[in-house]
Amino acid sequence: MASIQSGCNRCDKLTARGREVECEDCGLDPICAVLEYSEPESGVPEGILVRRQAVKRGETLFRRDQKFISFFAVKSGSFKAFVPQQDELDQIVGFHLAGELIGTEGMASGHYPYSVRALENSSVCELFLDRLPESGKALDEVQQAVIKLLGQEVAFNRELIASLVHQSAEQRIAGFILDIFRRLERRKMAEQGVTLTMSRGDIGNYLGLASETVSRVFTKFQNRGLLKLDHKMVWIQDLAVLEAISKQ
Amino acid sequence: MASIQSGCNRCDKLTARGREVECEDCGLDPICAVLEYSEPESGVPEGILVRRQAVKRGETLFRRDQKFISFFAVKSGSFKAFVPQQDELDQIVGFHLAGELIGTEGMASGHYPYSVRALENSSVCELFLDRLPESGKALDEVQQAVIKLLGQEVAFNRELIASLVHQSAEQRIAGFILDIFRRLERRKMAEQGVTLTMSRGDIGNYLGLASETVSRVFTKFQNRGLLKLDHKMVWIQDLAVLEAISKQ
DNA sequence: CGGGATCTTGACGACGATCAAACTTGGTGG
DNA sequence: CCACCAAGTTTGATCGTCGTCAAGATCCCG
Repeated sequence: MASIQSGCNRCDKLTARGREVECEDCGLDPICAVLEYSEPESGVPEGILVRRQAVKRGETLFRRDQKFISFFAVKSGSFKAFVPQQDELDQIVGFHLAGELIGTEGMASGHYPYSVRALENSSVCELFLDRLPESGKALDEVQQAVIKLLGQEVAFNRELIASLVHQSAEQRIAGFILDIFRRLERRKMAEQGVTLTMSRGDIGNYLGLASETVSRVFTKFQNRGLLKLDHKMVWIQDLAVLEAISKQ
Repeated sequence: MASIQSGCNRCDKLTARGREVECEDCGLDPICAVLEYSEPESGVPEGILVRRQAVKRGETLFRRDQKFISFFAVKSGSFKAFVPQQDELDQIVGFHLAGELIGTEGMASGHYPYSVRALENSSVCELFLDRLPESGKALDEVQQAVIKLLGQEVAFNRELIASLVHQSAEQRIAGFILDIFRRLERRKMAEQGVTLTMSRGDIGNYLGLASETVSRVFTKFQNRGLLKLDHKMVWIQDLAVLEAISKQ
């Protein structure tokens, strides 16, 4: 639909290795469509939507409690969202993959509720909400979209709570792998295998497990022929059994 | 502000024992204010806001996947929200106390994402969104309010995930008691002690613990002089230590 | 190519689930 | 009003899962 593969004059020196998600598969696309960004020279003022900014591995996109002025879509790469803890290790609260939005939750309170850091060399599109009225487009539609997104987020988190709290390590990890796989598949970013760009420690932190446990379960799954592992690459070999495990 | 203690011609035969939350302490109050419900004979059409409906203990307010047409505020009593599981026990995803809203998450998807059942004889106010345009009031303001609420919900759930997943039984239970206490206090519904209207099993289900563990930790806390228990009543005796425990 | 971070695998122990039994509570009907 | 029964609560004993500590292997980045 709204393809921008040409006509983008930014970020030519993008060093990201990862494939880019197609605009039509991107979570920001509905809003881009409203803004009529399919036309390279639409009447929309400059600076509302900044496309394809490079973010290097380890770089911070924004920090918790920073003022919310924009939200992002992942064009390529991946990110982790985390709540910095004072005395402890950071608590990871989510991962953002290609095509997914980042930071919309900040719209509600006016501040980002978590920090976000790139897991690999990545790129993002950024939408500045404060300048949206200038576009002459309806803020109402964006609001509707945000309500929908927040609703989905709430639903997802409730599922997550429901499952995390009651599930064993194997169930959590099976569910995690399937979740990542499906999210990438949905954006047409999954070949046969997918790359888990986050560390075992990150996965464990997110799922409430020790990194050793993550490692152990990974090898156990591989030994049972459920998946094939090569460092950060994963190939699912028995989807049905993995689903059965994750659903307890 | 918008007090309705008189002029309400409904539910005189309300059997709820519980004290009612004051309108000024109710989560629906901002919306009631917009609707100018403070005036007994405002121009607002009948049937948009239905006040103080009795809900008997064990009665279901709405079921998961039912079409969203309205949301509720708890006027008195308490409710549990749960996702019915096919083969297993239901998964409890939250509790709703006096003054709190129920069902706003359904606004996003158009369907309630969970079922809600009364834990005791209770009463609710119900706001029908489909008839709101008739009121001539701005749907926009309600939308803003909903975005804010959903944002808070997301933030709360993320905190919950962050904590639940890594915390021990004692930490979870200390946090749970403090959460309930503060929520009731905020609505001016906490005397010295509060009533935990849900069963030990419900608490355990919600926190991902066996009911026996909940029971054990309760007695342990009592023996340490952190709180006093009398069946479902709880008096907090050492807030500081409970906080210290919950914060790990 | 080197060194620090990450990953894997093993041994051990603690926390909490499960099973089991006694006791209490609250709701129902005689 | 009391007896009864089902549901909920408490407490004990046992066992499995997973966190912790530790050592070695491997990888990745500069």
